[in-house]
Amino acid sequence: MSQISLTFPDGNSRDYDAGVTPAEVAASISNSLAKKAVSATVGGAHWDLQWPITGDTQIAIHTMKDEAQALELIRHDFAHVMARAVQEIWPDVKVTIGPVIDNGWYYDFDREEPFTPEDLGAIEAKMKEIINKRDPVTTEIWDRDRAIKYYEANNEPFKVELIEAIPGDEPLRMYWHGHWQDLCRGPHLQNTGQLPADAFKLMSVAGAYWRGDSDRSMLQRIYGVGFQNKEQLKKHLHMLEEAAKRDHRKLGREMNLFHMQEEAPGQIFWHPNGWTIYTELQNYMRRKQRAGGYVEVNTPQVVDRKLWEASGHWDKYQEHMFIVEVDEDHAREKSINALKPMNCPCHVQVYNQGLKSYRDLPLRMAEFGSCNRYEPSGALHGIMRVRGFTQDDAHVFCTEEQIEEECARFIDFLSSVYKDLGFEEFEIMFATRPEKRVGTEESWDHVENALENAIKKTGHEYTLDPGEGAFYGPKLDFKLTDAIGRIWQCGTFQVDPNLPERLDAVYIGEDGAKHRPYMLHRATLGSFERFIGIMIESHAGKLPFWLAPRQVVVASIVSDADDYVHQVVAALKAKGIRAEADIRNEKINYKVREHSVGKVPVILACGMKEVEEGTVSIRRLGEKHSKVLPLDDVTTTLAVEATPPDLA
RNA sequence: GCUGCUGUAGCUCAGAGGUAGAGCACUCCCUUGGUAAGGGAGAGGUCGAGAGUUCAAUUCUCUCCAGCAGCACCA
Repeated sequence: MSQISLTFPDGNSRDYDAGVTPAEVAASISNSLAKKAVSATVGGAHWDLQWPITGDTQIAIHTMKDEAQALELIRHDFAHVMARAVQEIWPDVKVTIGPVIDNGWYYDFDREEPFTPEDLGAIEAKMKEIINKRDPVTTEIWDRDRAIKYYEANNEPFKVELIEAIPGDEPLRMYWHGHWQDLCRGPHLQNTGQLPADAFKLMSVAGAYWRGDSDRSMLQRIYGVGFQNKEQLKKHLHMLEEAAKRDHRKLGREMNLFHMQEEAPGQIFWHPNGWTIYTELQNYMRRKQRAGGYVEVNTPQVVDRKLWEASGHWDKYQEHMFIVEVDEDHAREKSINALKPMNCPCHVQVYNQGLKSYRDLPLRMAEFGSCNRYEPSGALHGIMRVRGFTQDDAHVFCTEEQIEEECARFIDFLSSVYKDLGFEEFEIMFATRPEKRVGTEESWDHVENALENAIKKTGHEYTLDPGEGAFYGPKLDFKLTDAIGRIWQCGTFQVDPNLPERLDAVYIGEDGAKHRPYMLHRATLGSFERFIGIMIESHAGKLPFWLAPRQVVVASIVSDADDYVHQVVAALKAKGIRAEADIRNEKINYKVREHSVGKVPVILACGMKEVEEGTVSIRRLGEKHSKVLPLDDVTTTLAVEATPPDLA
C-alpha cells in the first residue's frame, strides 16, 4: 500500500497508508484526541473523520473547541436528529432537506397535518432520547441507481427528486445513525452522543416552498437553534428577547411615532413625533443632495396608463400597481391611471423638456418621490415593507463614460450619509448580468467593469450576486440589518440604458448628433419609512439628539417652579431645540420614568433650588445621576448637540 | 400570494355556549413630592366584519379583513 504524507498545523508531517481516515490519524496521535475529535480540515475542506485521505495534503483535527467547525457539525447533526425524531414519531412524514443556517438549522417536511407547538415539544423530547442513545454515525458512498431505488422503495419522492437533480456521475453519500438514514454531503459527528442535548431549542414552524418554487407544494419547515453548550443557548435566547424590545413596531407605539390600521394596510399614519424624525431626516437629505450636485424636482402621483405602457411597467409590473379608474359620471372621459410605483418615467419626462446637450450631463435629478406599490400581503412588515412610501430617489442622466465616476461619487455620498446616521458598516451586493437580458456583451462588460472599479476606487468590500442584475443592467444594493438580523435593502444603484430608449431621451453630442443617455437609478436611504424603521431598531429608540422627536422635557418638581419651567422651555426653543414642559401634578420620579420610557434624551428637572439659582438639573437618558448646571450653559451645549451632522 | 398561528378597553393580556375582567394609560379628588410608577374614586368594550348552527354565540362552524412568523415576491 502506498504511503502519503500529512502535514499538521504545527508544520510537522507524518506518513500514513493511503486511504487513512482522520479518525485513524487522531488515534495515532493520542487516545484522548481520538475521543474528542469531531472532524478535520483536509486540504482546506471540512472533512468527516471517516472519509479516507488519498494523497499528500495538509490536515488539522478539530475538537469541540474549534468553534466554526464544531457549530457547523452540531447544527447539521441536530438537523438530522430532528428529522429522525420526526420520522420516529410520525413514520409517514416525508423528509426533504435540512441545512445549517445562522445560529441553527431548519428541516423541511411533507406532512398533511400541521405541526403544533406541542408537537415541537414532543420532537425535542424525542431528540434528547436519540442523542442519549449515542448511536455511532456511519457513512457509505452509493451509486445513483441504488440510492434512487432505495428511496423509491421507502416512499421518499423528494429525496428521489433531489438525487435526480444532482449532476451526472457524482457519487452519493449516505449517512446512518441507528436505523435512520439520510442522503447527505457531510461531514458529521462520530456519534449522536457528541451533541449537547441541553443546548438546542426548536423555535418555530412555518411554510416553505419545495425547492423555493412558489408553483410547487408547500412543506412545513421547523427551525431550531443549537450551540455548543447551554450557556450559549441561553445567551442567544436572551439576545432574541432584547432584540424584540427594539422592534420598531413596538417602539413606534411606545414613543408615539406612528400607527397603522386595517383601512390602509401597508400605509403609515405618522404622528407628530414620528413626523418630526421624518422631516428632520428629509431636511438633512435635501441639504446633502444639494451639496452633492443634485437638482430637486417633483412629479405627479397619478399618471395615465399611456406613460406606464410606454415605460414598460404596464406589461411587467401591473399587478403591483394601484390602478385608478375615473368613471364617466365624474369625468368627461373615462381614463385609467396608476399611482406611480416609481419615479423614473416621470423624471424622463422632465429631462425630455427642452433639448439637452452633452454639456448638461451628468444631470442628477432628485425627488423625494412618494410611491405606491401593491405589495403582496404577506410581504408587509411594519414600516419596513409598506405599500405607500417615499424614496430619496434620483436619476443621473449621463454618458457611458461617466458611469464609473458617477458610481464612485454615489458610493462616497452614501457612505457619508450612512456614517452621519450611525451606520459605519453596510453590505454592498453587486448583481451582475442575468440570463435573460438585453444589450450587447461588450456593453455589459464595460458597465460591470465600471461598477467594480468604482467600488474598488472607493475602498469598499462587496459580495458578488451573479445573475441577479436587472435585465437591462447591473446594480449595487446597499444593505443593513434590523434588530433580529433580518437583512433589508436600503440604498441601490442601477445602470439603465433601457428606459431612455423606451421613453426616447436624447442629448446632442459634441458631434452635433443625437445620442442616448444612460440613466442611473439610485437611492441612498431607499425609503424614508424603511430607513427610519432600521434606525429605530439599531438605536433601540434612542435616536441621536438631532433626530430625537422630543429632545428635552423640562419637568417641575414642585408647582411653585412651573413658571420657571416655562421660562426654561422658552429659552431652549429660542435656540431651536424641541422642548416641552411637564408641569403635571406628579412626582418627579413618575415624570422621569415616563420620559425615560419615552426615550426623551434629556430631562431637565426644576425645583425651588434651581429657580433660585437660575440652574437646571440635567439628566440624560441612560444615565443614573443628574447634574445641576447653569441654564445658559445647558442651552448652549444642547444647541450644539442639536446641530445635524452635516452642519456641525 | 402560500402555510401556520392570532384578533377581547388606548396599551399588555386573562376569561367563558347564558351579552365580560385585571394592570397600566385616561378623567376627577387628595397629595407639593428632589431623579425609573404616592393614594383614592370614576369613566371606558356591538369581544375584527359578515353568515350559519343553537332557545341562546363574543365563545362552536364557515367566509372575509387585518396582524404575526416563515416561504415566495421586491422590476
